[in-house]
Amino acid sequence: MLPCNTTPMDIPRRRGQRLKRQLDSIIIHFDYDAFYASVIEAETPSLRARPLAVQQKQIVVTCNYEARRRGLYKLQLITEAKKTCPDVVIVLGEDLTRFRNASKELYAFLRSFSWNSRCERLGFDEVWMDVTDIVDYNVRLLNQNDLANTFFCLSKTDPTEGFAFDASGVAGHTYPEVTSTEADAPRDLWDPLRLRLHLGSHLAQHLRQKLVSKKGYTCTVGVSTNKLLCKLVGNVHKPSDQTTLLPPYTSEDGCDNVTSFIDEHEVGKIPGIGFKLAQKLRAHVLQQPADFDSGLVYGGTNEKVLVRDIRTFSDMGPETLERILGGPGTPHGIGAKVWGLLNGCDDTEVGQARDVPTQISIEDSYVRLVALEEVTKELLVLSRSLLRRMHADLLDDDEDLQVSPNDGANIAAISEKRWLAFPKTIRLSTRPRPPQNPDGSRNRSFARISRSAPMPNFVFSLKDGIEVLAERLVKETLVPLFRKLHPEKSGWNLSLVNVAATGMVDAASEKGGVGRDIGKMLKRQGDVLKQWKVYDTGGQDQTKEEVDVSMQVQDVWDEKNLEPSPPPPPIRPSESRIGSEDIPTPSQELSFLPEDRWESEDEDMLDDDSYRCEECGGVMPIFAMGAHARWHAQN
DNA sequence: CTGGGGTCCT
DNA sequence: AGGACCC
Repeated sequence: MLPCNTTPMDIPRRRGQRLKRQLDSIIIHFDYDAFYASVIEAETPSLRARPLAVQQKQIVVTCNYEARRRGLYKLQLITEAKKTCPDVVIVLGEDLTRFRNASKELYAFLRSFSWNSRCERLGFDEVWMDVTDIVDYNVRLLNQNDLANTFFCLSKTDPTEGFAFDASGVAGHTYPEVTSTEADAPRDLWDPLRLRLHLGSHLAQHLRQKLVSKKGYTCTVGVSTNKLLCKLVGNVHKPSDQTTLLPPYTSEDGCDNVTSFIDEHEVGKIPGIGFKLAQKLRAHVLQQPADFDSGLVYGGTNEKVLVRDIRTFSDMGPETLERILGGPGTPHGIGAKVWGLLNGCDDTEVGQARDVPTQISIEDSYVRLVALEEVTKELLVLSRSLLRRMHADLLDDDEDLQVSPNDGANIAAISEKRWLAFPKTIRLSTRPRPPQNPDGSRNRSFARISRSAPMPNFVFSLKDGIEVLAERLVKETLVPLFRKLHPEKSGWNLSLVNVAATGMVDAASEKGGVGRDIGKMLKRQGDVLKQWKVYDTGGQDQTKEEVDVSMQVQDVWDEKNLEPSPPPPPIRPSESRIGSEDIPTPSQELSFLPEDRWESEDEDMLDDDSYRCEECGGVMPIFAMGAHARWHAQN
């Protein structure tokens, strides 16, 4: 990392609270413009010239900028949108598949430019990228005496990959705006932070151009030193543009650009300060409960509560905020966290890119859902979608060259699908419609209730069709969960049902992972002995080291005081370490429930804590059976 | 009659 | 299991 000018300077402090702005990182925030509408337009380019709205149930979830020009906006009621703009083109967008696919593709595209894989998605249409390493690498390369003619290198290995740019200036807009008189004034180009922000802005512009030319999508971008600031500053120039937050970032007296920028925001606009926190903060500075409708009464006028109003309020600081905002159920350190946000400080890292989500959920909302028969039908619809999603998002298909068993000379490309991750839990949630009040009105509530169960292993079968698996899932798991959730025989009236696969456990601990290697070796070689070799990625250099996995498995068993047993057929080592929660439940009709233990000659080899798989005869502790069953399911 | 998703914390 | 936050 480049030596920085920081000595990170202190932000003005209250009673000894030191707040530091982390200035060592350069972060870019991408926000695709009117994303759902852009996906539709990419499919049907003729719609680009028309006002276009995407509908889910009764609302416009998003609309393109042509529609916004004509007065439409996000989360508007459909009826109102049609009134305002009668010739609006409305497209139904309740099925998110196309949006999810487009989001994945764009995310993968942006990731391909990253060196450190620190790319984090938020929702379908936002991505942060930590480009500190790329920027610092290029700062080291550039000639400080000829900044105007600089080459931005995009590859550590190929010095010709990149683009020419002028490092003495920013690409795109800035905050604050640079006026024409200031533009000629001497700027401190030796300020490392300024120079790094310049480079970040040019990289951002390059990526935006690539996104347009290669993928056909425009986006709005912010460039700064932390996730909070780059996300906020991007909003300054909205569709299809970019803004960089310029230094100085620190000062003794609040005259820095960070403070002046963030101070003008309404408190609820700060990411991380949601409805509840914003209401508490407003109530504190207004000295009265904040108006629910956010049209806040402030000194008799209709004014908003700004970050500045809170930040400069008497006795304000992390402890005061902790008192105002803290309490049972609230996260620890909320006062310090919010104090940081109000000062433009955010030390949360841009997350490592993931290839598997932590949760997959499918839901639908209903005007009226009352009979068990209807519920069962809807559960089936949702289950099909969930299984399709699991296949789309958790299954890795690689075209694997395989020798056909019939004809050794015939080498065919066979699509070999394997689970990248297994959700351990299935969850059913509903949103009961609040009962009618005596006066006929309804309280509005969006609260959900839920029950969970272990995910049955049969859902991982790749031999059975989704249809038959979905039916079984409904019958054996979801209907029982529904009865647990709604023990009353009837009378419930649901406005929403959600089915989710949660508790994702990676099949392989790392990329190129252990579990897959084992499985492939089996497929290719059918070599029983080599099953027990595992590659343990050890050092930073990624060199692989052979380790005898039977020793590892044995270690685990020894903890359970088991006698040594012959190795079962492949339990994928990474899974065998999942732990004791990975236990099948009685409802799953597994072939190795305790009663299925062998009672014959080698019974004396099995103590009460070990079980035998009927399918293959393998002996294992109960905690290994879930992984083992999934292994059978896909082989 | 505010959608259909997500994440993390308690 | 629920709540708060994000889009």
